[in-house]
Amino acid sequence: MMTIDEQVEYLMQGADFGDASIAETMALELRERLVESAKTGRPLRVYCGYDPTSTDLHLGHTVTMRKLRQFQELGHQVLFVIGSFTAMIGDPSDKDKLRKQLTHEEVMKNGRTYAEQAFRILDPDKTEVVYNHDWLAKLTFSDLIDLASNFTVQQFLARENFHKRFDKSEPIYLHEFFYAIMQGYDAYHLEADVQIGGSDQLFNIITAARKLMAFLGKRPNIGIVLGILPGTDGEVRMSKSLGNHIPLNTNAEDMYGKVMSIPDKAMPVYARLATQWTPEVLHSFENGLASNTLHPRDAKMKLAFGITSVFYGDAAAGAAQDQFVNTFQKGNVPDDMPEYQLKEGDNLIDILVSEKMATSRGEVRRLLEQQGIKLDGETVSDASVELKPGAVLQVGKRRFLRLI
RNA sequence: GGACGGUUACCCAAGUGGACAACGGGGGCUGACUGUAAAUCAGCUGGCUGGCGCCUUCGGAGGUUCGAAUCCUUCACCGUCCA
Repeated sequence: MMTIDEQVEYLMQGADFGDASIAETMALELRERLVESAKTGRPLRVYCGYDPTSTDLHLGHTVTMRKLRQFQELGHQVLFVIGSFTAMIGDPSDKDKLRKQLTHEEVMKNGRTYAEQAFRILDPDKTEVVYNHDWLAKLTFSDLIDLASNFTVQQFLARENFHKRFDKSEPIYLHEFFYAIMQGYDAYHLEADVQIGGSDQLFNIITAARKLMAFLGKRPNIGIVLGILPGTDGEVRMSKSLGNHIPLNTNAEDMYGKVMSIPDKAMPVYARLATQWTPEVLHSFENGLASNTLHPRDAKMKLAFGITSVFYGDAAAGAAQDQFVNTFQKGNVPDDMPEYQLKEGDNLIDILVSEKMATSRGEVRRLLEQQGIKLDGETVSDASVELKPGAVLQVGKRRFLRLI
């Protein structure tokens, strides 16, 4: 059992408020409430909302889920909120553009997928899945006026993303302001003790929610604002539309490999936000990197293993690791690869295109020029090479095809 | 309702009659090197073709012109300002 202070450290791991005094206040309040909970035996209610804007979850979505899981490990209750109402407005937080609004059907469908995938991480016994249209849809216009009267336009315009759009004379729709109010109302309605979110949620959680809860006569919730997980490019936030995401619906080999492809400099963030490591493990990892006693390659392998095992278990993660070492470190041919049944008159170009090893015949020609195609380990320079059953075709470093 | 601006390849973005398959950046791909699919460096990045070359693409449709991403008409969508 962790001490209260250890719990606070564990739960605040990966938090990023962008402001030391907020961080301190939140840690202090969290500590108080943990003490209280230990005394009374009442588990804390931990809220995190998800706007179901797509069906494919990726590693970036799981950062907050992992935090929720940590609370569960310490015995607390998770409120997994599907933003069935808020998603229809579209959260302006992480965009500097207006987001498209979804229909109720789309939202409900996506929401179910979210919850399903979330249970790969969360403990179902300590999780309540709720939909926020259940309460938000019932608010009246005068309720909204009351709630809105707590905020000034200036407060909203002080937010960087609104501020930028204002300066550039880009439109800021009135309803975009409601988003923060709705999220705050969620926290009030759910009587949340703690609210988790990404750093783009700082305003919604720390300002809007706390203010509204106080106004409505509730104790303001504690915000834990987590850093943003960058994508495989190591620069910008992970996002499917940017193509730098690591999807959850894949396989262990792919996930392991994708983590290996992140830049070295992104390793600490990934360790903090994407693993289930305890503070001690995390510290030794970070110290190892900083002091050069941990080899960057080994560090990344550790990281890839740690992340993959969360979703696929240790066994599959281990197998993925073996395969990676075999293929990329030793340069061997992997055991498992797609196969192709040779036919009379087949030629290299046709096969590569039809098997999707290349997108066009022109690309195959380019690959040939760039010495990117190998047959049984020998670089191929001529498209008319003889192909025999049993041979292995290789495109680049990672695409293989066995001819049978 | 009025005035003005925009829509270019996967993304951002330049190009305002010919040298444009279209500058540049990002991403992606390939190679070299390495410590890994990191970093760095180099090349490639619409399709077809062995190659000369041909075909399709700059929001849609029409037109002017020997020739259009570029000019005109019209439609659609996005935006700003005035009311």
